[in-house]
Amino acid sequence: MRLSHSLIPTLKETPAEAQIASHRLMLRAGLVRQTSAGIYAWLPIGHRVLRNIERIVREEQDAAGAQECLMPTIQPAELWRESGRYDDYGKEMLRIRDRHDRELLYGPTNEEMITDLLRGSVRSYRELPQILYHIQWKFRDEVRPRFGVMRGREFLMKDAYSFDLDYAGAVVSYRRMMLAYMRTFQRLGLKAIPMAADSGPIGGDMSHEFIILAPTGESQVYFDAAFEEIDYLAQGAGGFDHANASDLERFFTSMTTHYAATDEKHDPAAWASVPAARRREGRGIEVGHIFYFGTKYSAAMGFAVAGADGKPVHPEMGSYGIGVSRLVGGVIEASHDDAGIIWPDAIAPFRAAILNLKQGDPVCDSLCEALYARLGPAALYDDRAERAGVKFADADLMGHPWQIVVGPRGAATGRVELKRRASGERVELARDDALTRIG
RNA sequence: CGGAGCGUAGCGCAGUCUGGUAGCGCAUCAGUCUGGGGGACUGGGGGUCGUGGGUUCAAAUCCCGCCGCUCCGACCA
Repeated sequence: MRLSHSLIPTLKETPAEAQIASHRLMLRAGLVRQTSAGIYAWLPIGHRVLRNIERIVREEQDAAGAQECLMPTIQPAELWRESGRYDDYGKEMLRIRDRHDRELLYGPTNEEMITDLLRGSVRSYRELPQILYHIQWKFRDEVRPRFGVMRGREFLMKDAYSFDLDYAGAVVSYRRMMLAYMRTFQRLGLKAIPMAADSGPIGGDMSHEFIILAPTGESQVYFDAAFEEIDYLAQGAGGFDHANASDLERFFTSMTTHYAATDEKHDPAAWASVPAARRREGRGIEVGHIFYFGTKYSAAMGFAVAGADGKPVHPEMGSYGIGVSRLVGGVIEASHDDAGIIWPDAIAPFRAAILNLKQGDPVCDSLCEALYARLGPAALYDDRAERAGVKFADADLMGHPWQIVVGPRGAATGRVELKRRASGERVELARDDALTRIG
């Protein structure tokens, strides 16, 4: 994209409402704009980041054997009456009436709907197990939205639902999703720690939340550094394969034996047994949550398949959520400095920015155009008639992993300066060497 | 849902107490000089002061209602 004709409204000053780093930076770097309390419009570069996170989430869900589908945002009240949650959910659920006075709601989650879909089509135990997921907007009418997209009312969530014939199968699905989550967070450049959790309004007795450390987190968390040392993406020996039951077993054991707890479940005695050098604690933000809840919905909603003996069986279910839009804020909380955002390569809106320090100078212009032609959509070309300082400041603010600085000094000999945002390291190189370096 | 506060130009704010017809910085537009970390100068444009009503010769300013937003607490992907 050419910055001169893009809707990337960066701000020098911070809007008054933003309290935390990620919110301030998302507004200042032009990623989002608030349209109502807890509801945001995603501007072009914010949207690119959202899509990049979505892509990684999708790849890992697919790799774990989950099937992508897409359910609507608007749901009929009737389904929620079947599960009994229509009344239980309370004011957080946005209730709507259509022109025929039929009761609808903007979905805060999809257990009822997915259960309804499967009960309409799945008849035999032979068709199980199955895991389905979608990435869809949700609405929860929070009393007090805050922290930008970290706690909005409308948010993008990946939610997956597993259906197994029996408990043993449900455990495998649960572990498989848990592994997919750890892989996903690692690819996003985050250290997420799984912590045993209460299952909350969804019900059930096996549940973990995934927490990343950030000073603005909602709760105090404690964990063993062992979690940070595991490479969830490793292949072969020591790695974990979704399809291998003993790998999943070994993976799950390591996830549940090392100490990890939020403050409400914190056990000082157990904590004391963790070697001091391995103790990690701080504020944590929840970026994912997984639940096993057995036959709660399949039983309440009359979903049964024929078992091997011909008798009806209610499938065992689990649900698995990742806050995709919240992760944009979460990544920024975990990766920024005084100058702005520092995007991990995997989700950066642009791999590189091309900074033309002397727009209108034929040599600089043609060198920039050549670079832009080679990099294409991976690059943001700052072709504005702005001074160098403005371009440096905006590039740092937006956090592109690489900056290619083209100024009259080097351009005469075809040389550019390449800056790595994360380290601040700069080197001067020939144009093509810079392109090679960026990869 | 309890408590507190704010709404004046795109953003950040002053002006409100003590009524007299709206101002500052940044941004923006034109021009000149500049040119490697948010530059300087000159000259412009942009606001029914959230909204409805009331008081008054006169309301951003005083009074009442409503709407929106924010912060603290309890609650949440």
